[in-house]
Amino acid sequence: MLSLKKYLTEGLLQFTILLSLIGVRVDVDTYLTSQLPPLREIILGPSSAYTQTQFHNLRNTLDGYGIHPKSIDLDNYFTARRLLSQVRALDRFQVPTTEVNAWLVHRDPEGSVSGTQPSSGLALESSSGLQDVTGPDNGVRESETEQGFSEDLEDLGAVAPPVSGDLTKEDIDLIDILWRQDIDLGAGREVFDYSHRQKEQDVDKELRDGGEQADTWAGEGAEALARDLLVDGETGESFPAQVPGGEDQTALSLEECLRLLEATCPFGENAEFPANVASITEAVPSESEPPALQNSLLSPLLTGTESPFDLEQQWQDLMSIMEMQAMEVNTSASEILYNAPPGDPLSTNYSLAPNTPINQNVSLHQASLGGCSQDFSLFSPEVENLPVANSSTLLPLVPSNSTSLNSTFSSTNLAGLFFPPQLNGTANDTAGPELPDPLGGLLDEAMLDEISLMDLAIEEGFNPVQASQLEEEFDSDSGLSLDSSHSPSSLSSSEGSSSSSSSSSSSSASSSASSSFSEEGAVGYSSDSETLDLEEAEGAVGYQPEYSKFCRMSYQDPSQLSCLPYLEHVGHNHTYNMAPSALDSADLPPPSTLKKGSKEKQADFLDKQMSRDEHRARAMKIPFTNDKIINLPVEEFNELLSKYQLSEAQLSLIRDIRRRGKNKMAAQNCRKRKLDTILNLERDVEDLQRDKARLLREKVEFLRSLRQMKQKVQSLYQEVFGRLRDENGRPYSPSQYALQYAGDGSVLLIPRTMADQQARRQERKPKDRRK
DNA sequence: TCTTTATGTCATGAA
DNA sequence: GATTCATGACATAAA
Repeated sequence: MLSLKKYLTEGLLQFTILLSLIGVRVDVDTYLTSQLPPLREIILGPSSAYTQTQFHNLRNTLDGYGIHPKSIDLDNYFTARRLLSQVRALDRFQVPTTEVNAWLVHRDPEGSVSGTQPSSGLALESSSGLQDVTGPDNGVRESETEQGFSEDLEDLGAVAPPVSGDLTKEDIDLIDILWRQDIDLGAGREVFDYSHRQKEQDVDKELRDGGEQADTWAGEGAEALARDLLVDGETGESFPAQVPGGEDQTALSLEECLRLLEATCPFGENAEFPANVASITEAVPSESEPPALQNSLLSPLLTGTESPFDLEQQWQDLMSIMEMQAMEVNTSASEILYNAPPGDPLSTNYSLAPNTPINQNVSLHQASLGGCSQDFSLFSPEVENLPVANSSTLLPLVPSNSTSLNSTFSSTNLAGLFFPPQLNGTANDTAGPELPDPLGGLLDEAMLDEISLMDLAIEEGFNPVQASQLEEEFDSDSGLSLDSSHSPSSLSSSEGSSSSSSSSSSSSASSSASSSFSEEGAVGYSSDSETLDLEEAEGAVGYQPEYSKFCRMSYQDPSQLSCLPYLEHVGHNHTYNMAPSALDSADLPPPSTLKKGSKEKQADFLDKQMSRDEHRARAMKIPFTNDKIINLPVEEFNELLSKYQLSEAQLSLIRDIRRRGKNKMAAQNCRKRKLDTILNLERDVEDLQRDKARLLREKVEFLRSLRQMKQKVQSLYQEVFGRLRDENGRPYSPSQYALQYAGDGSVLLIPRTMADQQARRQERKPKDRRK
């Protein structure tokens, strides 16, 4: 529970920092360098995410084939690596983009760091300097690895294999893969470094413990993690056996630890590698110690937590990417992102389609945007497991989120991203080879204004739902899939309320009585004998479903709360009408209380859960439950009152309780309707906007085709007219004669004056008709 | 401490 | 006229 809370809060915090850094990525490097060390340390991990360009820079450096040569059996080494890469590639196949991106995010700083680039940002900014940097980068890296921890890193696979002059492309790709994995490994170490600096003293102790702690850690703290990772680890561990120095127990644990780091901390990267394996081993425990912390730091980024605040950043990034792509600007970033060489190890590495760079970038945002989907899939089983989940589950989780992301985020940002190009694309198409003359001549100003307004609307009023719908529209030209669940809001809209009734099973009462109330909550309430017992326990039976429906919109469905321990605390007092006895039998008290088990505590808790009216009723010794008071029909209610000898005060209280209870339900219904209305209006607006966009597109298409036809007619006209000859065999003068198309399809050659007159007549006819 | 959110309550009007 | 429902406005608790 606490870990979950931590996960959310700290994760969100980190995520926010990350996003903010993404937004200012251009200046981050200088900013960081100008910052005081502590702040820099804090930011460094997340900052790695912004340095996506650096990752590509690393790619480029690798492309230079400057991989450090080592005396290793390349064949065996590459074979093992190939298998490993294949396995990983398969994994990434299943997890199309998000996972890849997450790694990309982190790798960048790694490359810059590992490469000890003076200022990665500067190197990136200068397109020319990119390649220049690569050379030194590799050189530095080589020297570093050789001097410092080459041996240990070899065991970890962190050292690039030797490069023979005759390396095949495949080998190069493999090298790149290895290099990437090294980066991943390094990322973990860097993450550790960060934590290491934070907990220097503790780390010293751990340092002494070395591999032992790593083992214990693997066995205890992240046991599940390690187990899950073993699959990946087996592939990853096959190679160290062939690497000199490789396979003792410590090495294995290190591998596992590194893999864990890789899985858990894809992006936490710092510039410094641990000087030796021992430090790495230390690092692993340090990370393993607070698994919750890891989750809090990482999972929010992977799974995402919040979309609203990062939309702008993502939008900016996406726009920049699109600009780079569309405009083919040869900025350094664009080069890094897109100018992957033919044998780009990246694409081969991830076995991605040619459009991989785009996907990677997009997925980069997806990784940070996961929040969108997470919110929507908040109660999905995978996410439920998340808190408990070790880092190993994070990876499987990413794909699950990635799918949802594809439907949410990608639909949001990509829609907004591709929409302008879409329109522009049509315009550019006309301006392109197909139609030499610009579309501007074709489109009237109003048309252009409309289009530009659309662009602006989409850019400025960028709205995930909106954009997703737009994206749907672009995906399918129909653009009329109004019923498709394109947005979470739609899920929580009134249409979905009926299904939400089932989710109100948080309390046994609602689950049993939901049949009659599920549709409209209090409406249609009936005190069936079947539910009499339940009535005792039901409390606010009538309104519970309403509550669930209502809260469902705010993602606080009680049943889901039970599934999300970290949301337990969100629970409000919904036992307004519940009698104490009812509360006893009801399973409303959260599991935590039940676990405590002591009836006294339960009683206290129930006391606290009781509403004011319940307390009053108890104080006044009202002989029946508030639930009955509120929900019984008038006749039965009166009968009930007549059965007892009640004082005026009691009767007054009972009537007040009934009035308040009913009003409470009414208020809930009212609010629900309000929300539904708002959501429906929102959806209507979105639909209209989507229709407008579609109509605009169609208009552009029509205008373009019209212009094409006009051009064709004009060319035919000129061709025919040019072939006409008078009696003397001379061509007719275009200024004196003109061709006229007759209704029957024939073409007549008439004097220009006549043609003009007829044209005027024809122009008048429509006007007359209008009159 | 302030803001936001969710919920309860009261007053009022309509059916 | 009593009852119920709907809704705006306000209060309150929790985050």
